[in-house]
Order: sequence, then C-alpha cells, then structure tokens
Amino acid sequence: MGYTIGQVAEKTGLSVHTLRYYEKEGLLPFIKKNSAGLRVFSDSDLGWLELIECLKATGLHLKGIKQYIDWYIEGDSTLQQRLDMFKQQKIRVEQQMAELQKHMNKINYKIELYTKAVKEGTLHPEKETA
Amino acid sequence: MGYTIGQVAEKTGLSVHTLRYYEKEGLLPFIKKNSAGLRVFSDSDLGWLELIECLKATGLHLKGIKQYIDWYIEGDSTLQQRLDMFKQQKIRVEQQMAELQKHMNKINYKIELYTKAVKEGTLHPEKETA
DNA sequence: GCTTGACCTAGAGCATACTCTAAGTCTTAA
DNA sequence: TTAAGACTTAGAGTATGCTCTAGGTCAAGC
Repeated sequence: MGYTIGQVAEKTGLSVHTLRYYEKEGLLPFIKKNSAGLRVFSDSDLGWLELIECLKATGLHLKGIKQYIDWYIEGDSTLQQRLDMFKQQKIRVEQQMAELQKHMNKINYKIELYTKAVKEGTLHPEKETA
Repeated sequence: MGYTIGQVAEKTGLSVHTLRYYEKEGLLPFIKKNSAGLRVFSDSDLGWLELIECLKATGLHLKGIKQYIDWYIEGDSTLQQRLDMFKQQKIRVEQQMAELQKHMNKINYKIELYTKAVKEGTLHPEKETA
C-alpha cells in the first residue's frame, strides 16, 4: 500500500512518462507526494488507472475521462451525469461488440478463402465486395 | 459502377480528404482516373474500402494494411503471408472481444452502483478497485 | 565522499491519421 | 460567357496521446 511510479509502471504496463502525463492532465488527482516530492500511488490509485483503461479502451478520450473525474470530485450533485455517462458507454460497447462480430465474420471468410488458395497455390478471382 | 470521390465519401462516411490520403498512402492502388484526371471508383474499390475499414477497426495501422495490399499486388507468392495476417488478426479480434466483455462487466457494475446512488441521492464510499 | 539509479519538472519532439488550404482545371447550367 | 460547384495536386496544419530530453534532487551502497 504505497507504490513508486516505477512500480506502478511495471504493474500496469504504462510508462512512467504516461503516468506523469495522466496526472498532468488531471486524470489522477488523488495521488499523494511524500516529503521528498516523490509520488506515492495507493491501491485506490491503481483502481483509478484500471477505470481509466476501461474508459479509454471503450472509446472515451482522455478529455472525456477527465470530465468524469471532475464530476466525481464535484460530488453527489453530478451523480446523474456520471450514471448517464456509463449508460452511454454501455451503448458504445454494445455497438463495438456488434461491429467486432461483423469484422470477425469477414476475417473468417478471408481465412477460408486464403486457406484454400494456399492449398491450391493460387487465389481465384474474388469479388472484393464479399 | 463508376463513382466520383464525392459519391464514395457519401457512401462510406469517409471525407474526400481521407479518400485521397488513403490513395496517396498506397491503400487504393486500383482506382482509375478518367481523361480529365478525375478518380473513378468501382464497386471493387468500395470493397477494398470495406476491407480497409475492417482491418483498421480491428487494430491494424494503415502501414499494416498497406503491407497486405502490397502482398496482394505481388500475387500468389504471398498467399501464405496474407493467410497468416488474417489468422493473426483473428486472434486480435478474439482478444478484443474478451477485453470488451471485461469492460462491459465493469461498466454494468458502475451503472448498478450509480443507479442506486442516484436513487439515494448519494454515492456510498466505493473501493475503486472493484 | 562519490557514484548509481530512481525520482522530479518543464517543455520539446514524435507518430498516426487525418483535415484543411491554395491555386488551378473542368463541366454544366443560366 | 460566366459563375457555380465538384474535382485536381502539393503541401501545410491539427488533434490525440504519448515519448523523450535536459537539468536537477535525493537516498543508498562502495
């Protein structure tokens, strides 16, 4: 309970540069510094980093994530906004899943096509619209 | 069968700038130009744009997409490389789907949490690690 | 005491993928 | 014939998200 920036970088796979950058952008407003000015990350900070990753991976930009964090800091008056944001994000993820499934189908078709082609040594004229 | 760049922009949702940029980057090497020097997109070109979108949306950069197209142009000697690329891409999509499901779970948890919070008018102290 | 190594800040630099501008051509319709 | 509108090229500019550098502090071990 109390990690250096290097330890957090190792744990999360983010670079120390990225972690400092996130802090500078206001995404990590809860990090403490010790008397020497070194950042001390708590387990809660690791939780925030996980949430940041979740929101980023589902299509929110850092700006949008900062908005959420600002709402969080503002307190109970922004509960509805935060709920709406997560609901919006859920819709996005559902769309992404549907998209991804379509892309998977296309890729599977290509794998079939090219598996045959490799066997036969040549690719038969293909309509690219398929 | 024979579209202007503006028509393709409308059909695909890409801007005319982006279409020209893709061509400049070598992603659309099959586009013809008419006697006036205007691009004439075929249905096959639309098919290529769909494939480009599929590969881009599943995490391939334009450079990687160009690599595939170069292989395609090179012909049957690159069938194996192209098959391998699609197989690699399939693995990526599977990973993305799993990731997305994890993120969905987290978001659903947050929606539950915030739905309660909105009802009660306050957010109970939450472990961010949840 | 001195070196090493991890940390610090401020700010510059970079990769990707657009996005736009300037200056010009061509077609079409009033 | 002239003005509008869609197209052309070359190249500059922008947004996002890092990524790195310079110059410096500080603690631990030789």
